[in-house]
Amino acid sequence: MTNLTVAKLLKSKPLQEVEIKGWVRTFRAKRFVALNDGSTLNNIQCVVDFENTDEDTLKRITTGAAVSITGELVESQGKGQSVEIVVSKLEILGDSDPETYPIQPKKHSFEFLRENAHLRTRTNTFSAVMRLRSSLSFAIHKYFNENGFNYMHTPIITASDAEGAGETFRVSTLDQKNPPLNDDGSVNHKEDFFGKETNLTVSGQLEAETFAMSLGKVYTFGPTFRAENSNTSRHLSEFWMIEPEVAFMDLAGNMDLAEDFMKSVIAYVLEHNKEDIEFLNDRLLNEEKTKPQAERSELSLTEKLTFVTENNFKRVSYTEAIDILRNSKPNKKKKFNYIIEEWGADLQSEHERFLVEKHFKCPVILFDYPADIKAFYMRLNEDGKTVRAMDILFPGIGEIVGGSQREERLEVLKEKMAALDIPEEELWWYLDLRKYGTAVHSGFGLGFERLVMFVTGMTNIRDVIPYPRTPQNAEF
RNA sequence: UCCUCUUUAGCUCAGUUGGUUAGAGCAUCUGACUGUUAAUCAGAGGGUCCUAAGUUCGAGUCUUAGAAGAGGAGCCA
Repeated sequence: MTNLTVAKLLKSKPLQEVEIKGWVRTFRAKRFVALNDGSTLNNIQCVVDFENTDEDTLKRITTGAAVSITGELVESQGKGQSVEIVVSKLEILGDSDPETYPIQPKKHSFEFLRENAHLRTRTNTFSAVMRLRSSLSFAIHKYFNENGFNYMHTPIITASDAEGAGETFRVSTLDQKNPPLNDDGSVNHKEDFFGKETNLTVSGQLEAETFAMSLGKVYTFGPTFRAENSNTSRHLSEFWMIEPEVAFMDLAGNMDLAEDFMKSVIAYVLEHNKEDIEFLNDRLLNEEKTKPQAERSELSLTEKLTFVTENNFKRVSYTEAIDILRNSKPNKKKKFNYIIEEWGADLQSEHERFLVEKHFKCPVILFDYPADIKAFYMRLNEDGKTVRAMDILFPGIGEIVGGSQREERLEVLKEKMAALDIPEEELWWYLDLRKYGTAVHSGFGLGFERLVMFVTGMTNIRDVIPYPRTPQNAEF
């Protein structure tokens, strides 16, 4: 393996002899190869002496072919690039039949590229998106590492479905056609691989709480699975989630952490992935031009990102938000599909969008939600009606973070579980945390793909994960 | 799961009121040209009009059912 990359060559001064391998993006005028190796968005131009190269080799320089090029790095004679390689030796490593190669040097629709997801990272947009995904993932680990968090691997296969975060995928090795049955005709899971009913995890939160109550500050970053039949541009059946959990931290601290975290990782990619963000910014600007004036967004991608890093998130209680919504124009003129009347109503995405995009025009943290519309483990406030939950809403994305201070009082937690028919036997270990050395603690969950969407400006979640799993689709 | 829209060449799309041999741009191939930047010019090949059934003398076009894709809603991250 050589350390030489196109990214390094493009920043280099002239060099006597260089060898570089990559894939042909275009071959113009039998002379100019645009070569890309994935290290950067940009191609390096390689100038072929076509008069002294045999015809067979020239014909095999086609879009998508893998080649090895040796030559001299010189200042470019033409405009459009500062340096180029004068080719002395060109070797075809892998041919690419132009009759059948699906990625043409032209614009493709994202729908078409999704069907060719194994090749779509050979385009500028998807290589930029996936480099950003990788960079963001690193920024997340870096942030937690520098702030004293321990990285925890929570189990993928779990037995409890107690959280009720949606439909789960069952994990079983029983014979599907002829499973062992109980006397009452139900499937006997005692004979299953784990001796009980198991499923793919919907969240690592409950396990993360156990580590928070011993290691103090922990986070998980791994795949989660939901078998919901959701067909939207914001949902996946398999997605990656980041879940920090911190002992002795209350809801206010949780909001501080979430805001600082979001600002920090976005600032990281703004600094380290300038080229890719600029490219995606320009791509969006061009796309916006095709829309009518009224539908265009006020801020460009880079402006939106710097806006997040430089402004404080607006913190608003659920009760205040209901007042704002109740007195808002769309509510009075009945423009909302769901009219806000009573305290206690769940907010719909149209309401969240109104608050973020029209009213406050910045990221918003909503907190202290009615207990009835939130999960059982959230800390009940002294008013007995609300819980210490918080959601962060981002423009264009909606809910990106959901978190809470956890209920640390054993008796209150037991009452909540009883009210919701959650059997204590299933979560005995979770209750133990409240029996032995219980303490205030908090955490949140962040959908990684939604963060990648925000940072790249992509509008379909299937375009920010390598191989999306959605209902009726598990190709690749 | 619900609502709406879409499905015609490798890709993006047009196709009139149901009427002869289904078109364009790009891509591909052949030739010309050669310091190009989505190169240019000339020519050629390329179609199970998503599937099935129906109406009709005749269906890419109309009807019904199904499949796939997209957008929105719900659920959520």
